[in-house]
Amino acid sequence: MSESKPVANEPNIPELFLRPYAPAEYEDSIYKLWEDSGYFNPDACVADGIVTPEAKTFSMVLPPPNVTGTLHMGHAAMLAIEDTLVRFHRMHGKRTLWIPGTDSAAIATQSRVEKDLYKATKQSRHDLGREAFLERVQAFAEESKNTIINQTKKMGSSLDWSRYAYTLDEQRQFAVSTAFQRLYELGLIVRGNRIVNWDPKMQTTVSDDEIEYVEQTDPFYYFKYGPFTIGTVRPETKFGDKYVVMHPDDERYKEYAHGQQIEVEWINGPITAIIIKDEAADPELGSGVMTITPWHSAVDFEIAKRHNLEYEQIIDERGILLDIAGPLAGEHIKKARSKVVEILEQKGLLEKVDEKYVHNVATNSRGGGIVEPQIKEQWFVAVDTPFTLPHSELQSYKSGDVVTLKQLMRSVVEDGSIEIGPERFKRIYYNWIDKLEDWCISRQIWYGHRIPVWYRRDDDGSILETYCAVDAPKSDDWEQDPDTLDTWFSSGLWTFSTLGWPETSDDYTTYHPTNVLETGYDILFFWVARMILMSTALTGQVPFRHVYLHGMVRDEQGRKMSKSLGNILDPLDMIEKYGADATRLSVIVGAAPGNDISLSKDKTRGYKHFANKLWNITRFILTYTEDYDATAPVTLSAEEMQIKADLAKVQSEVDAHVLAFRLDLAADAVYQYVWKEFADKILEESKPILQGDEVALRLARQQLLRECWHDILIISHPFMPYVTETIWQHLPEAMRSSKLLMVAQVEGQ
RNA sequence: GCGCGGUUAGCUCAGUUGGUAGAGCGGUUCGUUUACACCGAAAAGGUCGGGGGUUCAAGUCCCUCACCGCGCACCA
Repeated sequence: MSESKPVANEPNIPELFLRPYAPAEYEDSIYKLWEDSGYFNPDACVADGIVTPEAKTFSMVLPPPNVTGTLHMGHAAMLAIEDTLVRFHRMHGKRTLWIPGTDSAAIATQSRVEKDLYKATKQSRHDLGREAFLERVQAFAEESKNTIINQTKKMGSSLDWSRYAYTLDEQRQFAVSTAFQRLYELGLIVRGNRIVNWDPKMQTTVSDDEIEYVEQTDPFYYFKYGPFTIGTVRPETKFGDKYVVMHPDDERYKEYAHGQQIEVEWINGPITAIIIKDEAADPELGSGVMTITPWHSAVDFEIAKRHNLEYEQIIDERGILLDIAGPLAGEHIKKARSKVVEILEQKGLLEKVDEKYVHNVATNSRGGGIVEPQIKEQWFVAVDTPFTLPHSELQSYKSGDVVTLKQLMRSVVEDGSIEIGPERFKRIYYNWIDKLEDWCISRQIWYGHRIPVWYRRDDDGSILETYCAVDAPKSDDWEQDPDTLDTWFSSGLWTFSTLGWPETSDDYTTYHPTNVLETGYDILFFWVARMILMSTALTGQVPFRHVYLHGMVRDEQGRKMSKSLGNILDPLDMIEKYGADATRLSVIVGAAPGNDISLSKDKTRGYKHFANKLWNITRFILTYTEDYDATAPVTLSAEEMQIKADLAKVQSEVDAHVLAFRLDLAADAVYQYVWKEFADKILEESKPILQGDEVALRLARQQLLRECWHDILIISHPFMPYVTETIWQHLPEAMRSSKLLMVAQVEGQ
């Protein structure tokens, strides 16, 4: 940096204000100043008398990002909103706690390491063995965690790092095992043979919520099946089909009776088919007749259960046809399809083909393959099973009441114990609960929370005894369940597992329930609902009082940001170029609650200019008030009193917006006032007075501007913490009401 | 199929209980180098998706249609 030239008549003000605001020069050291002060931790604020020990609390958990992830614009929006809320409440006299953490993201992290492993050594995790592989994943997670943590800090996030939690650290493991054991003892975690979503690629089950339907075009085949015609896109599953189903009221098939047997020619020769009358068959659809494959279809499974039918596995866990396929056994289903069609065609059983049939296929949204339903023995959380609520501080149910998890989840929102905003998400939440089925929580991956259940087996392998506890049983003839838990199981405990539960710690007593849960609407079901489930059942408290859902960050044309579109904005680039404050504002202003937000570089650049505006206003005020004499008696004019009153009004508007979670309106109100009112009008109109000869008038105006500026910095700080704090640190002592702007308290609260 | 959003200035979006439309960015003209060219001033730009209704009064409430987007379910 070249030395700045002394400017003629330039008053003696800090040199940095003579240059434009350069965020990159100050942000890291300002963050360090905050962090070193210890005031991200409310205990330190109490110890130093910034807030009283009896002050109200404001607590929030950070939705923990994946430990191996990197910061994207969605995170940036989340951090901007949450940090603004936290700083606001910290400056309003609350004992304010925002808890950081990271998530193990079991499936994602494991598959990443598996890929790396295969690339480097051509080995699979099975070649390496469970323990060695887990060590590798652990090391990878440990190594990459600092990336996301440092990037989180870049945004200015005032998180209490002394309370940092990781979903797989010892304390959280203990909480997870305890939670599992308690739910097991309440009869809410059960093991059962049910139809589940099986991902043949990742070799694990996934929950219903993790399924993503993808549109696909395939041929649709019509086959002769005895006297009937059946349609299917999946001929390769049809080997075992011996039940033919039609609606009981379908006039066309009156002559066939339920249970009647008929001989039909099929893929591997003649079989005896059985007529089933069931209302699941839609007479409007195709011929109104279908055959069923209960092992690989949830709907068919239900029909089979209703009529007590036999069912058989056709496809194995890797997508290979089993012996039932006869000559095609051992084929992968992908290749088998055309062969089955060929066989049936040669037999003259192929009636016609619609080449372009558009339908949805279920895929694993966690980057997996096409999901194949399978019947498997798995662990489930039973959402419709009544149980006795052991402990309750809830409004609608008392300790000892008999309830179901579904009822609990619904009641706390219905009775207003939890507010969900924007309002429309309440309906979406209820809708989800109504359709909710038992939650499959066991996964066949290795990285994650091991299920705390042990079995003692007979010589033939059948289970003699099952043991569920936090610690392993003493004797060594027990064998632990090999599966791990769904990531969202541990995430569901997050509001209280981060506060020391199952111990009744001070933190838990003080900060639970948390005040606000802020997150994207895309994880309302995955996470928000699961936290409500876990918290009400296990602690008898709601996890939070208010849910605030924000939208997705999109590009300037409203498209999703994706690599293939090349429209990704990297928050770290934005921070470097425009500053963290500008990045924060650009994801807050214009983002109405629950609505997606469009982002462009131009917008961010605009808010960089705003940061610079604050900078230059400071220069102006320091320049023109350098000779201000604080001891001289001052009388403000009526006009000046009005300016102060107007500012107070702006402040209360901003406060009201923040409390109503309209940060977009709050931030914009600050912007409008500072630029259009304070800079363009008040400062401009002050120039003649400040440059004039009337000493009394000048003194009054100087005092007015200094007082206003003090208040404006306080109001602006939650939105633009870096530039305001940097300015604050270079103001004369007399203009500051505390050493750190971050903990300056709003007056009159 | 069920449900939910959206459609307001060239672009991105606000508009809280109904009272004659706002911001940012962009564009136009002019000015300013003594806080800031990361500046200021001025003006331009909208029959608030179409149609109907309620009302003294509708962007706002009701009905209806169209288009865009999303969620859930179904998918023989």
